[in-house]
Amino acid sequence: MAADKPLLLVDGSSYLFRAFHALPDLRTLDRFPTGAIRGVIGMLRKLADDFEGSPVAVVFDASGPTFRNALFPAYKANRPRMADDLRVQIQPIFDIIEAMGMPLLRVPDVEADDVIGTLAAEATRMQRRVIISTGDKDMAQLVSEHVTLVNTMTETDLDRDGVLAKHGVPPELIVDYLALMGDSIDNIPGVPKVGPKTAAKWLNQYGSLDAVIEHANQIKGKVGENLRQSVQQLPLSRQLTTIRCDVEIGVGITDLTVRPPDEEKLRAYFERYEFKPWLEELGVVDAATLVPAEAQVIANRESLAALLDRARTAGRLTLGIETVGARWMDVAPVGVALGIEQGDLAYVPVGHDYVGAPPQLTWADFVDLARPLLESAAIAKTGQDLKTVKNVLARNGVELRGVANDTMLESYVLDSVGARRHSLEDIAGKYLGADVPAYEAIAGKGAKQLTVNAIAVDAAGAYAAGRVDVATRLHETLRPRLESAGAPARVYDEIDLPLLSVLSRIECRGALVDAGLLEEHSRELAERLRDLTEQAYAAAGREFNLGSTKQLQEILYDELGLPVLKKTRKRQRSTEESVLSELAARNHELPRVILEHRALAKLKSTYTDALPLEINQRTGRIHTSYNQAVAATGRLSSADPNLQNIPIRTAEGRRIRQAFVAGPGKKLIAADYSQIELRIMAHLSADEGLLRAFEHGDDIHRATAAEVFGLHLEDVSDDQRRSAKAINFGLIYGMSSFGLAKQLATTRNVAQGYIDRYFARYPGVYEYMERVRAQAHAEGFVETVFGRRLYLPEISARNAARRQGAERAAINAPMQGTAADIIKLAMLAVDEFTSAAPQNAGMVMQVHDELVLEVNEHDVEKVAAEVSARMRGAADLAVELVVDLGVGDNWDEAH
DNA sequence: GCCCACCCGTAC
DNA sequence: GACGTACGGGTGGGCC
Repeated sequence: MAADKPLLLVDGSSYLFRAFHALPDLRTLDRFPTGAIRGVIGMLRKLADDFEGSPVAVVFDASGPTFRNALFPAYKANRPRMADDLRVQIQPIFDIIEAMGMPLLRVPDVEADDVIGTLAAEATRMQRRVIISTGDKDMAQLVSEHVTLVNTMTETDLDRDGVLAKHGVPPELIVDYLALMGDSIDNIPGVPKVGPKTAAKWLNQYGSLDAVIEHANQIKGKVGENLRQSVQQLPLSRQLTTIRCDVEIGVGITDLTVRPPDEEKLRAYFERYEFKPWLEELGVVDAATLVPAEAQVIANRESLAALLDRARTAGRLTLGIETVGARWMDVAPVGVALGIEQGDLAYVPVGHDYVGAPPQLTWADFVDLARPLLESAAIAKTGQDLKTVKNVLARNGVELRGVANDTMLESYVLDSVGARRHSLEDIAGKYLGADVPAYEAIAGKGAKQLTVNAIAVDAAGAYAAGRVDVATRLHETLRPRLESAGAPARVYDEIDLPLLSVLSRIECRGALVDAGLLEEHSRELAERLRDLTEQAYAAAGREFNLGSTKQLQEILYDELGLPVLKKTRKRQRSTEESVLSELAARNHELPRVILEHRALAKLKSTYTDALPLEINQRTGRIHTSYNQAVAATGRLSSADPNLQNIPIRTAEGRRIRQAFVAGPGKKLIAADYSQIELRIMAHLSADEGLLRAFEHGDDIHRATAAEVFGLHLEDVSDDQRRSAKAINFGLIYGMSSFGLAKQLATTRNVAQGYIDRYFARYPGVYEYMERVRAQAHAEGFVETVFGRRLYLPEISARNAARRQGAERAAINAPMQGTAADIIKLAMLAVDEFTSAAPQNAGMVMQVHDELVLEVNEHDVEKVAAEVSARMRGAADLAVELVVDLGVGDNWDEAH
């Protein structure tokens, strides 16, 4: 250690707060706050540069009380609780300082100031120069001919003359000066009305605090009186502001050598916290410019076996499958991309069949060798959308186990709305700044686009392996983000990831649908639609396309001259149902006919015509896809086909449910949560009235009506109950009086009256709504009971409509999202039960608050009881969960 | 022929 | 503009 280099002492704590408050609200893409980290570390990097070769101590306050609290219990008692956003940045700062190789000191029972004072005193005894980097004026008391202060944020130095110039007193009087002024932040009492000017004036006049106290009687006016009142207190204040230079810290200057930085760790931290320029200094190439992956093409059993051996040793595997075919149920595998770690990539072609394609292993060869690994729970599988991978493998004779990391779900749980979609392309762009290989680049686009089996093995291999490589790297950045403070890793680990496999089983099982029934229904609808079309032409006075809103607008509003009751989003004259209903009520024939036509045409096109086409030829069943990473609130969605919007409200619509049937010797069980979102509202709001109503097992809409209309339960009319139901739903959706008025076909004033009375009767609900709104504004997100978050970027939008939209979403999301969490947990519990004997019972559908199972008729009672119990036990809320359950030969009957 | 915006309507 | 979350069918217009 070069003795001529000054000792550098850094007051980390003073910079921590200043950096946090001074810098803009910097955040990573997953919204982890980084302003304080960047500020403190940036400052340290500069100091490390400026004082290269110097011994260094970076000193922070330890947690817990210090000797000053023992002297004066009220010391620092006025400090507000540290902001969460700051607190979570502290450990990362310590970690990075450690990785930079800088000695970090935190000494219990004393403050950072005392540690610095003690080290400065030691250096002074050794005639060594000391630089103290701090933003705190209290440190001025340490300045001497050996000790200088630097403020690294403002880039100012302070020596003895500087202290005198800045504060008007020399360093040795700083303690007295501080004692006179007091410090409201640290709760140190001083003399009221005495600030820096007065304190310096007195000290210069009398020479010291003791002398000031001695001459207290000579000082006139209100301040003089204040001084005399404070005399008792001043010695304690001086003691509190005096930095101790003799504390036991366990290290000496010789221990303060800077070690070489751990670049590996620094790289990981800088990546995690997205400090791009610093990463570049470490020689990290921006992800976007990385060379495309080089994949080993595997064409014989020996090389495949060798690769699989390495995966077995590593205990992990990233995988992706290239296929041809539209839906996962009828795709054929063309190649498998495998990755063991970054850059260690392989492609196993099994179905490239263009003219001149090289020799390849068959799918059977691949399965023969890879099955043990793929089916081993001990080998951790990583990938993008592993449910589809699992489905494709299942469809082709392999049961994927050891599903460990799904980048799509990691991204979704981190922030369900931050990425446009959670496709590999989008999340790689967002989190790695990388472009993933584009399929168009190897296959062309448009009608001439090639399917992957027709693409050169090398090109397809580089493409597929490149995606696997991106997934590996994505997981490495997403997983730490999930684990960082506040991130709901448990939602991912305990809900969404395990659910992936459950959903795969549901999709593979499929739902049995009676195509004959639907086709017959279609024929009947076609006939009735023909009739209605004729009637419509007669009423309109000419023929037109009843499915065309544009043509209908012309007829209704231009030709028949009906009143325009509503415009669409794009200022077109609306022809939606509520408008046509009102026109029909005013005795207009055409709207009435159109309404009936619309209802039937909808059923025919969306359901009775479309669903039979979705039945898989091989299984005779419909295999929907549940998307786990679409809905902002945590709900599932269903597509290809959507089985979550099968009609139920009208008798005609329910005929479609009758086509969802149980197989021979089986029954369907339909089990749905009763009023789950309102129960969650009762739980979240802890409103006494609402809790009591659920405890009594009241009809909740009737109970609401009784409260709002001031009646006994038995005196509530059907109409009043209907209004109350609209209010209850409106609450869940963050309604306005306008919306409720529209729903109830009443005036805005009447609707507002209902809302006012509701909130008067259920004040807990009102307070809850306000609380959620406030949290959304303060934090930018809301969360479910289980910690799933929904970020609301538009909560502070300038545009009032957007902002109010975000507020409504904020109100709705905790309830809708908690309901989604609960039924997901129920699905895990039910699957755990049914998986023991899948031939006896299994889930076939989920519709947000309902599970449908297909069950051996002999097992119905046992399974029903178990399903109901597991659904009820999925969560422990302040109100019980109630499950309604029905059994039947078809879905309609099971309700 | 393909894609997309728009309107509308189904579910919870 | 006005009540949250989805998916998808038909129309009609633009693009290749």
